[in-house]
Amino acid sequence: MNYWLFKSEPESYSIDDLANEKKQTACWDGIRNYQARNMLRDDIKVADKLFFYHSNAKPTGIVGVCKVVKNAYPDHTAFDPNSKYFDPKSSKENIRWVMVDVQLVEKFNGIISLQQLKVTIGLEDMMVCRRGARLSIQPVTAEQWKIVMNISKKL
DNA sequence: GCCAACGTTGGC
DNA sequence: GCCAACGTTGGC
Repeated sequence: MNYWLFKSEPESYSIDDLANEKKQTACWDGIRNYQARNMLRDDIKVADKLFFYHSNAKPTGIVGVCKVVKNAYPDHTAFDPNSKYFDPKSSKENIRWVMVDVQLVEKFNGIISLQQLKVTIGLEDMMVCRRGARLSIQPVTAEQWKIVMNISKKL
């Protein structure tokens, strides 16, 4: 099992939106970056866990935990001309973008801000703490996962 | 709203 | 295949 961090702008989709979904489950659509796509397709599997991260927010940070409940499958928004994620170069014969389904496991009692992550011993190398880590899906090590979960229990 | 850091595109 | 121009992300 592997650990990840998924970013979402809460204005477009927040952890509360996920909490309000049927079965608290949703498809994570709209990933349009090849590196992130490759991780979704090749590495992110059912039962993997991920941090739900609010980007472009006040404050920005980790707000909860989800698990993967469905392996990668075609992202249908790429075929929909009315979607902002529409990709004319993608087709059902030539699948370019995929997504997984995630289910909410736990919403933290607060947020672990990026500021806090950055000053936490042991998280120096966490991708989200580093400058220019713009990837919307990032791997998290087991050790980093443990440290963040410990912080979350004190919120 | 600014801007640094990337990623993508397309002409050559 | 190079690289300049352009677009996007996302913290601040």
